[in-house]
Amino acid sequence: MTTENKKVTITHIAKMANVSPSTVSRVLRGSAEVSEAKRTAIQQAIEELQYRPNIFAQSLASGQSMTIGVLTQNFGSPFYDGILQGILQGLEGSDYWPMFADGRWYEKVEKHALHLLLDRRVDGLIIIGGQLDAEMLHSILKTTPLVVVAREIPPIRNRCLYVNNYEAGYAATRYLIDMGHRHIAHITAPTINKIAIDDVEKRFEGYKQALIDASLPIDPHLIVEGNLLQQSGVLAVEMLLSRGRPFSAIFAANDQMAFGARLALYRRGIRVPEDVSLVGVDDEPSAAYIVPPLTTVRQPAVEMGQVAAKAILAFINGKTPELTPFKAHLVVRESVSRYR
Amino acid sequence: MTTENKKVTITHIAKMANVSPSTVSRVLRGSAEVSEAKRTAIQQAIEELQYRPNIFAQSLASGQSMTIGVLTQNFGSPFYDGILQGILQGLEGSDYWPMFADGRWYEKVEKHALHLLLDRRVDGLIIIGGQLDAEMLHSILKTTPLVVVAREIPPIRNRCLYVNNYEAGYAATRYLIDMGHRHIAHITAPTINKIAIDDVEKRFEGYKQALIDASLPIDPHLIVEGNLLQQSGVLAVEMLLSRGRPFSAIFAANDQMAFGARLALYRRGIRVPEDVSLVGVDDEPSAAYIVPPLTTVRQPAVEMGQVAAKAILAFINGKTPELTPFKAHLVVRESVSRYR
DNA sequence: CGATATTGTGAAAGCGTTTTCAGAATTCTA
DNA sequence: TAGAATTCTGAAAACGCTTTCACAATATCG
Repeated sequence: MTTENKKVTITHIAKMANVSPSTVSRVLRGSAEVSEAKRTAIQQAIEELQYRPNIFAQSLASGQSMTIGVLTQNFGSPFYDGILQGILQGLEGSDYWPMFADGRWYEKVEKHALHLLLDRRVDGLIIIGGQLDAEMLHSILKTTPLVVVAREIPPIRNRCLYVNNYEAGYAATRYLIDMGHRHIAHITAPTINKIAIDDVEKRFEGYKQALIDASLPIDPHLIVEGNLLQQSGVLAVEMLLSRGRPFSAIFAANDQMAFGARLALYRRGIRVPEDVSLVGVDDEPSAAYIVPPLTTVRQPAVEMGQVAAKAILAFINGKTPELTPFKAHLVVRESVSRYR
Repeated sequence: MTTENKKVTITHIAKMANVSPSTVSRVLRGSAEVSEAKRTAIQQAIEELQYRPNIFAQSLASGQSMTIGVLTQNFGSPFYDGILQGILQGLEGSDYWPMFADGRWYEKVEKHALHLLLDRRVDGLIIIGGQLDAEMLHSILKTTPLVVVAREIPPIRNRCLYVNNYEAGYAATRYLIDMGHRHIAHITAPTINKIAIDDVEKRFEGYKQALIDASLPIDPHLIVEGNLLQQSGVLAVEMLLSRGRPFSAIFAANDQMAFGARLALYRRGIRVPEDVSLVGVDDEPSAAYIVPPLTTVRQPAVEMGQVAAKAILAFINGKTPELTPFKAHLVVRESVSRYR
């Protein structure tokens, strides 16, 4: 498999097949009928010369990059990673290629990354989470098809793919209540500091509403803020414990914080689920493998990625797919026990 | 921030600044001196018209894509992910952009992905793991700078970035021996089925040598094969238990299998570390947060990624950086206890 | 102060495709 | 079977930049 195709151009193969470059281009892209004879001659020449079209020339001439920009916030978080995987799968078989950029949850970085992607003339854009405001997204939409994943932005809701986070929070809390728990702590994440977690806030609201519906008080002493990372789950539990308010269950706004919480409890000799029950959100891959396996609310990350990919392809082709919210559902494992 | 720059070309801004396109190009790339007056006029025009160069035209004309191809095997495995993160960081600030492809540990997929990357005319290539044979890599090297991460390929060792996996296996096993363990099980991964894990095999060898050096027998009944995923760790422990050979410690060839093992032990009511000690390899992010926190051999994934990025940039610039193997070192946490 | 370097600049020729346009060849229609 | 409709095909003009070349305009030297 030589790689010295460096210089083989469409003209070479045109000459070799005794046709014009236009014709070669036609069989390459299947953009018009070409007689059987010439077609095979061309294909043979391509084979023989190991011809590979120059993508830049193609893009320049056609105005298409055959590329989908994917703007994520956290390469490396299991949840975002699932989405990425789904996108990869969804794009497979299409002629489009994903191009990733990482906004790292910093608005400035995110904007910069977005521009790089746009400079790269992506044919479509998938934005995962982030903080770009609706207005900006709307203006992008004028020139570039767009799908937003894991975030709900009212003005362009028909371009958004998300789970109902309110229901997620509600379901988790409700389950704990049904299991007899009355003092349920919650680890949330700040919503002020621009870390733009509407998702997390929705879960928080679900938590509160579930309590209200069960005529249970919302006790501020049982609510702590983390930052979505494991370590903050550890800290959150320390904090909870230091406040001295008794609780028999913890609902963490994501699995990573739940993992941290679980470790902190272990350190204090508090057993899960015998002493304290624990519920997370996301159903990360490792949730099923911690000890005890974590009961959590599943966000169908991979599926969302797949759907996002299919959707952006559809938009690019001028279609208008219906984007329906995903259902989050409780995955019952072993980190919750009935309160006695 | 309008995005209707669609049509602003270098010619427009040349006209606006009363210069020729050549001159604009010169200030754009800083490829030659331009008088102060024209320079500022040009910059102003760029600003005003919100000009963004067309990357395809640039690449076509210059022959450079300003892109680094990154071929990974497993988007989503924490270890590979760390490397990716490192690459992202290492590339930051350079004008190069990474382009990812996933070989999924299938030789066919990997080859295909490689070709797509090469078609994309990447200026450099970082290959993480994989099974491409030395010959093929060697031929790529003729046209494209290359760095291989997390894999040691003798004929092009000066292009490889890896940790000494033999030492990793040795260190883990030795530690267990030093802690008084005499019956140490090992969960490895198949090396036959083309899943090309020389790394894992090296760890296995380290394990064996450590036993030999301590005059301990190598007991085939204490060796099981997994596939590097959590679930296989579960199965491995089941298998081990069913064989009835007593053991007081397990060395798993990677953290994910260690996690699975830990779960299986929990299911059987076997305590870690009181009854059985456990050691993994990788030091994945979650290793510090499982219960009990896992003692493991750290592979500096992020650092390797960073170095790989720096190295490929150096190669592109015609330099020849020295690539020295990384050290793996034991991270002692709480999953091992002294054997009584 | 004329000859020689140096610096800044524009014209124009690529880079390797796609695509429009028009004409040639073929097939169809009445 | 003449004319009309279809199919194929090639020439040539984009696409938006970079870069070579040559030539002014300056600066430098003996």
